[in-house]
Amino acid sequence: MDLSKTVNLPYTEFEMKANLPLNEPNIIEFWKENRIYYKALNKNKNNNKVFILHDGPPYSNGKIHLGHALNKILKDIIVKYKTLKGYYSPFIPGWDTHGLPNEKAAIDTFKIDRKKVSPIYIREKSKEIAVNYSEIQKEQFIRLGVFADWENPYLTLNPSYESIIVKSFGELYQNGYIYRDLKPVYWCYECETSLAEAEIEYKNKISPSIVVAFKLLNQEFLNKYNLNEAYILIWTTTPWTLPANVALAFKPDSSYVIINYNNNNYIISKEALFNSWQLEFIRKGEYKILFEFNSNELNNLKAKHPFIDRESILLPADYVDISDGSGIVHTAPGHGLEDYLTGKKYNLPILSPIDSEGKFTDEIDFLKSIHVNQANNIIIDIIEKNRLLLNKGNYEHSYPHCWRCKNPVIFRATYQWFLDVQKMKDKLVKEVNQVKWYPEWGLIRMLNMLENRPDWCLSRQRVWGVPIPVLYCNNCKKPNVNKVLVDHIAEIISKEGSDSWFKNDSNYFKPNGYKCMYCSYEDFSKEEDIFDVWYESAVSHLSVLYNNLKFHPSDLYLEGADQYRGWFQVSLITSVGVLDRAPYKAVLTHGWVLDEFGRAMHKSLGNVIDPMEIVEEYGADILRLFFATTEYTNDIKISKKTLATIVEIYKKIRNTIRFILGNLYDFDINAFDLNIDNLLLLEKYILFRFKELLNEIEGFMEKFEFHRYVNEIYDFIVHDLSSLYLDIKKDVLYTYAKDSFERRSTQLVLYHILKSLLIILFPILSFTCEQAYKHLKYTDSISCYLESFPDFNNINFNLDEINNVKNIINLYKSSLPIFEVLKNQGNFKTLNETILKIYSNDNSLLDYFQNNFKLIKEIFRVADIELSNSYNFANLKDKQITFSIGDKNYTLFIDFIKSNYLKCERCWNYFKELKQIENHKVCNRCLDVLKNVGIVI
RNA sequence: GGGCCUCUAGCUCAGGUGGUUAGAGCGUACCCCUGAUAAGGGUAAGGUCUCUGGUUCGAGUCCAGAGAGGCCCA
Repeated sequence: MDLSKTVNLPYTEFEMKANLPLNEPNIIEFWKENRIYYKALNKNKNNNKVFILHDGPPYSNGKIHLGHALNKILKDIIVKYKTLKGYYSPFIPGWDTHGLPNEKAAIDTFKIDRKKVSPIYIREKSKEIAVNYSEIQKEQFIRLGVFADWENPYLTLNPSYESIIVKSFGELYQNGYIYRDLKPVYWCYECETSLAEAEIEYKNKISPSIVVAFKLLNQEFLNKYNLNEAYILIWTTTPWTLPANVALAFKPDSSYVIINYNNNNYIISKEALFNSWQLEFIRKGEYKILFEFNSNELNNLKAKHPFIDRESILLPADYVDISDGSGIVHTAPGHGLEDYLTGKKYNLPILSPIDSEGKFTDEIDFLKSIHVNQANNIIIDIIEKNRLLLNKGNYEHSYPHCWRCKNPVIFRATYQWFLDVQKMKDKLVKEVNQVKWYPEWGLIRMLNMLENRPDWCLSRQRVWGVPIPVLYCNNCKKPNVNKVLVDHIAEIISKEGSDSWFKNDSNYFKPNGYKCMYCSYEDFSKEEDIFDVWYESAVSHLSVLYNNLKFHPSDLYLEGADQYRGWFQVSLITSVGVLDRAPYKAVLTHGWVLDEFGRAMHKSLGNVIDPMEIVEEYGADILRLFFATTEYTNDIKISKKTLATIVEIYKKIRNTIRFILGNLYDFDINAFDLNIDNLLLLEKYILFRFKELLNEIEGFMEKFEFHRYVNEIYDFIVHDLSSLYLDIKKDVLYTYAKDSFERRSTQLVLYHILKSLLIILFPILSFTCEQAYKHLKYTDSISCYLESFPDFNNINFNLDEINNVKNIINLYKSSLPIFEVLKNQGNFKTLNETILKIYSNDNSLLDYFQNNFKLIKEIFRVADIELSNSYNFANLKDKQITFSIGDKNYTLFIDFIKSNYLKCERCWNYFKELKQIENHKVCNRCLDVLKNVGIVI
């Protein structure tokens, strides 16, 4: 007789080796074929619980990187959790498709000469690229296990979406937030377009650096200080902006000086004497201070422009830094934002004699058609010839560059459409304060950013985008914007797409019988500018939430922390502008994925890791588990080493699942009902622990603390299950009669815990849980995702019983080091061949142990236990432990001695006596089992 | 230059309102098991909490400064 054949060893087809890269695609196929995402939605549709996470659209001009993967996986975890909790939680993915990067890509890829082909052709090719990449990204997200309405994503190029873009402009206009104005904007003369702040990169650049003298014209001021003449000094690194100079700005109410050097009098701030700017004679102190005066005396004085017959006015400005340069700032309202604001305040002319290619217009005749870069030297020469140049040199500084073509940009005043952010600032602040920010510092960051937010230039001079819906009267030239007109245009675009604007004549877009709102003329020209792409993604809440889902505001926005300035902010602005409220109730941000040294990933550094490489090597579940174990609100460092750790954690989880599955191979759920009162102590204990676990992890998930969620579950798996409960219960599972009460109740508990584990881990390890779920019997659903999040709250426990088990487990844990020492001395090898000896001089404590004899024996898995109140301290000095019952502490001694018991050949436990069966010796219990199954008569 | 953030064992994370020898897991070393087996169990060694200064009887935990890194902006 082979006794090992009479033992109930685990069996399952759920393999130990995961082989995720190979198996995951099959599971994806299963989800797709069975429409699991949609089934779960349907299931919760009438639950009256809704949770909407609104997806921010990634830009569709490349494959996904780890940042995209992190973002979508985090979103997926939340949506899956909410769905399992019974929420109706549709997740509509989106893509940002218009804009310069794709237009550039089209021009490069298809070698397009912008001046020779029609806008329609460029748009067609841009669309090809955008759609292609959105499809690629979609497949990649699906491969990561992300559940979403992949059949109906929102693309900003969809006509229905475009019409919302157009329509919202009309609504903002009607609400008084839109204006048109000449304004300096970042301008790229290579791309011939204005750029949003988001399209600017700062890089170091070497610029010419000159100090220029403006001759003071006010005789009264000169007389006061007994001077014949004096010059105001300014320092600039952009000589080409001097033709547009109309003012000189000084810091109000500050100390300024008149100094004399080489028989000339110069006016600068007092501070300027002590900083190391360009002038050598100042650095060397070769000047004489003639007078010191309050800068307010400069107010409204006039100076002569260094090479144009024009006066420049002296004005106060708070932003002037008295310790920077001369402390007096050359002001050209057409070429700088602060200059512009000063210009507006004092009604100065806004000069902008530069065309779209960066060349001077005929406003300045000697510079006509000359590019700003060439103009610098010409201007410097003229100033030098006029003997007004005090210094010329080079200066390296951080300077704005175009994010696409990497060329330096300029400030240039042009007519643009603006969204008046200043006007709604109070409302924005109010709304921001009502949003729940995760992490909390998001609130402060958002408020700080809003404070400095300038008005939003909405217009772009490009073709790949949505047209700004304005018609210009061909008679009075005034722009026509109103609700009737805009809604009409939106209607056309919703049917024909924005291509229509580029294909059709201007008058195609006016409603029947429409006349100019100013002069009643009936012939119009189209606006040629398109919307900033940020505007397009900024109205996603109007299209996806308000229009389609009929649910606004959303419960959550979740993006990288860079979006405080980006999508969070622009969405807030359009939402307040149109609907007077924020588009989100809560905002959650994540950090960036960095390399193992904590550096950002850059192509130039060669440290970029492709998420799909990780998926192909380890599997998507590994990447998901990795992200779920990080504190993602900070930046995340990723490396092979870290992934190896994750693989180990994964294996442990998988093996535990597999072991439980294996022990359920003959489980019969109908054996009896789960009635807590019927169960044995350890079964109650493990269920109690699981209930505790559920309560804890739900708290973590509500706060989006996935790493604590996973760690807590993993802790349970390692400590409570694998090393304790499962290890102890092997004896029952393997050697007890199949239908014994002990074995069946253990199986029942294992069944419920496993099923629950698969559900609570599903949001993280979707593939593995789904696969394991298929091996679980007695389930009602075809997918783990169609289950409900487990709830043990209606199970009540006798806390005295539970605490009792806890006490004994603590006794066991603190006894193990003593056992380990004895084992290493060679006295014995395993616990079950030893006798546990407990010494205490407290008889009530010994009674306590006597009453828990069975439990102690089960947990310790020893052959026997001996309790004693007499002992020799000398023999036990290293065997003292502290034992607690409640808050009462006892000191006692623990010893293990090798028993002379005999090993049962079937269950491998040790007994005082065994029975002989055929050629084997077995214990009484095993004998009963063998008789029961008829092996022994 | 400004706003915001991060810095605890080799790695990933815990460490309410400041208070005994700073906790886990993974990894490492060693041991046991061979009926979870390219598994399972156990024990141990690893941090003075980035640095400096301060407040305090007492600080990883509060304050100030520095360093390294990240995002956003000028």
